[in-house]
Amino acid sequence: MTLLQDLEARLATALAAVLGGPASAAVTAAADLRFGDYQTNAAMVLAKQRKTNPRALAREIIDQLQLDGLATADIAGPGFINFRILPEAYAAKATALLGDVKLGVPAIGEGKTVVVDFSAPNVAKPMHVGHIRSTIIGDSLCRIARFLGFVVIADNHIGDWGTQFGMILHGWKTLLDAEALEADPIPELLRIYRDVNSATKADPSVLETCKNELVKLQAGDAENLAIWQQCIDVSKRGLQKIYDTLDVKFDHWLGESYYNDRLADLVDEFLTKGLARESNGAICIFSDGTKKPEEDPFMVHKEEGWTDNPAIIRKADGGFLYATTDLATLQFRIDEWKADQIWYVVGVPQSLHFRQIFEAAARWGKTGNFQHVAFGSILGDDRKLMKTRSGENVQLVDVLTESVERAARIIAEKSPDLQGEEAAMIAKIVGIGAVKFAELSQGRLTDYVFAWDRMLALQGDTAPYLQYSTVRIRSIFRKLDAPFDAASAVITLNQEAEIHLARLHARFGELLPLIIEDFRPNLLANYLLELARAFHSFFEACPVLKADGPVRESRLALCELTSRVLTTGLGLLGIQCPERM
RNA sequence: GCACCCGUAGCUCAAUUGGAUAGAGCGUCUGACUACGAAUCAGAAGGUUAGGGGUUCGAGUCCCUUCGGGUGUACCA
Repeated sequence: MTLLQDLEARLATALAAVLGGPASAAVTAAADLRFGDYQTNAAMVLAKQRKTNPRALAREIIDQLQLDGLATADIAGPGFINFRILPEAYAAKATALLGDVKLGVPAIGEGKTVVVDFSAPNVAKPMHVGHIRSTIIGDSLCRIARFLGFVVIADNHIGDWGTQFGMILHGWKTLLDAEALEADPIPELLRIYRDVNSATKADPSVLETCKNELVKLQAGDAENLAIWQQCIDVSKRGLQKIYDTLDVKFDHWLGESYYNDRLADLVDEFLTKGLARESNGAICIFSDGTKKPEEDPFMVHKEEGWTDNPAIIRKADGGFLYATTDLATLQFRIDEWKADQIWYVVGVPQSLHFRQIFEAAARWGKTGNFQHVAFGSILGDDRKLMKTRSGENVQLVDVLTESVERAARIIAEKSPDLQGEEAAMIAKIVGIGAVKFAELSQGRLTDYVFAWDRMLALQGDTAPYLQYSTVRIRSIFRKLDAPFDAASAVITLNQEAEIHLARLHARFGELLPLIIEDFRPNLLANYLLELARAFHSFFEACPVLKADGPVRESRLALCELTSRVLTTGLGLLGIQCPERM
């Protein structure tokens, strides 16, 4: 049980006594330490309902509170009840956490299966910086959900069946440089894609040719299928290299093509069940009229007024669309994988699409907790969304390479004793960590303009700062004569810096469930910065190796626990910690 | 037109979803390495939370409105 849960349980008991019936109220971590460690506004909320004096009610609640050995409580301001955790309680908590591999994190996901749909690049095109958010946020959410006990299925729903293959097939047949493809396939695929794309603009008949190639592919033409398969294979190998660099893993790579042979039946089912109907030759899902137009994803306001905004599941030419594959995918995940939840880590611009998909799924009888985990856009220097087609975008590989190189330069400057393989490995851990942390420490909905320096910073509120904290701790343990036995250590707290460390340790388990509620890994990032700052302050104020007896043992144990929380927390963000740096 | 996201220190961003005197980093300024690692620490300056109304004990957060940026809106994904 976390301290917060403990307080809530005791508060509920006190409330029941005061109100004469079952009642509960939320306790939150205090925003400011001057007001204690935790607070509740239960008295103010209840006083409003009962039209009584909030401070008097708070007094009654406190008189009923049994906080023996845990905390003290007092009234402040308009009727807050502030809790101050006793140092002995923090010490006991920290000591207990030393023996807990989960570090106090509750298994709130036990028995639930969640599919996380993230990254999902289009094949035959390199990933540019705009693709980084889904990949990194999605991976982190997978790790956090697993740590909370969820069964997590990480699925890379790659775009391997889109209209871009019309152009690529045409380019493959007319423009392909076999040697270039052999040497480095992805840039060559991108080159032919771009060349054909610009050719279609100059000459509309090229576009027709491309469409025909696509139709042949979708009809099962052997030659086109073989080319398509080759594209997929080289693309996947290229993508895998980036995922290896990023330390991102998927359980499945079920792309759009996987669902191809289910689409016709799906459309038929929607037609026979009356969920969709024909309109202008296309098969569409329309509004069912149960919502106000401004809240209805199938309605849109144009100059002439409110009008239909259907989700098209089959084009007039018989082709299938994004919405069709997404519905087939959702069905598969619910029926085959028994998913209770599906989290789609996809940018804000697609929010309308997901509102339509979720609504259509509900009418179809596919129930589950579906979440569009939307994130803001990465903008180019012109403050416009980065587009794949324009081609001037910074590629993801280049960002990662540059970050590792910058880290290597800093290592050479600050730790010249590190050499060769070891230095290169550390540069990779630090450089990649910096990029990931830059992304994860930000609120996911904010847009930002891509800038090298913000993404690759190595000082201040960055991953290297956190990694450096763990390195300093490990350095201490290397200096010990005998291995430190954390399992039998007892933590006692005297200095304010020690108490603050233990306070933050206790919060780790309270924080993680909060993160998954709203999909905000940045809360974890901020927490880790706070913990590292607290550690550095402690480290300046409290000698460890120079202390004696129980104080030394306690401080070593605090170091050990801090190291574990930092390493675990960074691990949940997908960031590793080096032994030295 | 309508819908969605956003606007917070010079810059880049937070703020546990309605809590108390809005916090970090970068940059600027003062200090601290013969020291358990200075990729660090201790401290200072920096704010009408885009503007204006409203709701209530209490608003960066909710409602209305104006301005500014981004995105979406029938056969791309």
